[in-house]
Amino acid sequence: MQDVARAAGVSPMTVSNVVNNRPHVREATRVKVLEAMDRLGYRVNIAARNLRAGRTQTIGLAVPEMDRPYFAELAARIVRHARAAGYRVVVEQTGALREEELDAIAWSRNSLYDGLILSTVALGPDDRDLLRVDFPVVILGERIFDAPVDHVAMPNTDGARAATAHLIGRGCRRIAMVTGPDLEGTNVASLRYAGYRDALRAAELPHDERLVVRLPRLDPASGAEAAARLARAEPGWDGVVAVTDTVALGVVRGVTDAGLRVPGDVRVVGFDNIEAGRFAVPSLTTVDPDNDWIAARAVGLLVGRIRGDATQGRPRDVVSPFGLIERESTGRGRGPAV
Amino acid sequence: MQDVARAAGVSPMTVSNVVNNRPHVREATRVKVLEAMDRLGYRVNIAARNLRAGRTQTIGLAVPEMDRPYFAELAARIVRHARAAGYRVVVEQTGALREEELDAIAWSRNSLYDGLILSTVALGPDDRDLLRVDFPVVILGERIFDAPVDHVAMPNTDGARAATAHLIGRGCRRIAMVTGPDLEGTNVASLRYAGYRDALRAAELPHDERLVVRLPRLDPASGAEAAARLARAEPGWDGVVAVTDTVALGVVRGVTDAGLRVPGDVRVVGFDNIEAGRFAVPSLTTVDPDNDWIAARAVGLLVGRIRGDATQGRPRDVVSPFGLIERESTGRGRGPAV
DNA sequence: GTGAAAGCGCTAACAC
DNA sequence: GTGTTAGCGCTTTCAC
Repeated sequence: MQDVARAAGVSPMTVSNVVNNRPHVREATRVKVLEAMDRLGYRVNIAARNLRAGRTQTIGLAVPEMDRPYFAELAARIVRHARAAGYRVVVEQTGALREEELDAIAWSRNSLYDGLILSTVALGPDDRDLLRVDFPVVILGERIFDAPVDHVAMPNTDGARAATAHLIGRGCRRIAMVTGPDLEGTNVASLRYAGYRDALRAAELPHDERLVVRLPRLDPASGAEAAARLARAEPGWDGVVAVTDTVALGVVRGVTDAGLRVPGDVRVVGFDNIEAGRFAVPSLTTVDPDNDWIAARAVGLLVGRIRGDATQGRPRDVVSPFGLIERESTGRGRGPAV
Repeated sequence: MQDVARAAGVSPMTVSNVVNNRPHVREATRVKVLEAMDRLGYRVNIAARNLRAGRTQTIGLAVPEMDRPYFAELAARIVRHARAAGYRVVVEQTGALREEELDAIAWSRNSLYDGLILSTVALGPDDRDLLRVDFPVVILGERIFDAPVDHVAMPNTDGARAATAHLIGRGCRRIAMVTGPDLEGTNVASLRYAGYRDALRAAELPHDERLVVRLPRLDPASGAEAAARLARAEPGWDGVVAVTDTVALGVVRGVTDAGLRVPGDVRVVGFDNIEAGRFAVPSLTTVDPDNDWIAARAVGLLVGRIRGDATQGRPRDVVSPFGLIERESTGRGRGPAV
């Protein structure tokens, strides 16, 4: 900038004014400066500007794995909403590791972002003290009760209850739940599992441990394996509630591999409403947690904290509305086109 | 840092030495400083460090849309390789807009990143002069010939040729190509289309314009529509080469909706080898462009430029090796499990 | 309408 | 082993 100023015969301050489109710069001066900038191939140094300004107009988004369709789609929505609010978004991957999720918070406070949206899967209530930071943070995903930060929660239990009830309404009586590893803590797997049990209880259906499959990883391969295991060991099963759509699509695959039909023999319902489920064969019935609502709300809360005082005001805890989207995977028994 | 220094009764320099784990700091001093840091809740200001250092140990990755599975999976791989090389990755979305792709370059030069991996879809040979920057950039995707930056290209034409030849080998004679809008420029759609035509020519099959569908957007919905249109207008078609797996999955859906079977009536082959294709029903035959090779190479080239001189050395132009992964969608006529 | 001075928080280079 | 000096590139403040 010094160089440009010298080349244009003005002060650095004037160059700064031109760069930032500030008024009160004479047209002739502006032109001179722009020419000099062009000639020297000048670019503002954002790092310096950030240092000076103390903010970056950038928000960080930390997700467990950005190649999981749910997070990829959510990230895209968050980018859209944040951009509308005048913020850039920077996406980072935590690998679903507790250490890295905490790291994301620590790093964010290092003045690179004005705030952080953290999609937790590995943090639990025990970590609530570590979230006691005076930096704008919004937690996405499960609720960590009493944590001093804003939360946007998914309707995990209610949604899973509705999904299970839907299967029961379709006539299923031996409904399996394919879920995550940890059913004790407060996490997506356990909360959705709770909804599943609620619905069974409400319908006075017995709970059968053998129908609960705990997957170490929530991916299609694991879902397919779960279906294979169920097909081998539980011949009478007629429905599956999968903890996520990604897992559900794997389950459908596994059911098919076992020589059974979806929904003819086994009905399958997922959770998340990812795009792939809409176009799968059969298309996937799913709980739609209103991801756009979630993205909008997360950005809204974070930007509010950034603009106001980070620590001021009690933490908000909101849950998105949900709907059940009925598609072929729980349909009237018509399987994939004969 | 000043505050910490004062609280610990040392100079800022010593604090800096402690923060950066530098040797030659007496243990007692180190402890004193760490205590002061803890007491004051001190965090390094990375913005300041970056300004001072002139580099950020961060590379930017600009993709058209991060919710397209291909890019999401590629981003995850790039993150992994970059981390192994000691760099953080920041992902941004360009929306597949020419302006935003150019913006990504412009922004990157603003000292936020040490280098940029740009996945282009909207830039063409005409933009080559705009890429003439003395900043480490690696272009991913189609080749922009003569551009003065490193390229990691996909085996677009060769892969599509192999995919088409595979269908021909399976007995298909009226093979449709479902591709992108622009078949004139140098882009994924046109290059893969060229491979399709090559294979038809080599097999002495006629080229039929009516079998070429140009989609405005490369998503499953468009793929499904394309299949519907083909089913309506071209009853004799027996194969589809889809420009991407995402489109191919939509095509499979559309074929099924039209009351036809995959692969019984129509065989479908995609391109990209995304995870969803492996678990789809039927599973998707696809061209595997070795995405891990691409990610590793892109990171490798970029880091090389960053560590060496950005402009030094002729631009490298590499093409990943590919393979054809044969799955059910082009199988022996056995459709989805009966 | 333009400029001079000062400082954001950090660290390389050198002095002690 | 620790401190001093200086400056990365920008912008806020206030003077002209």
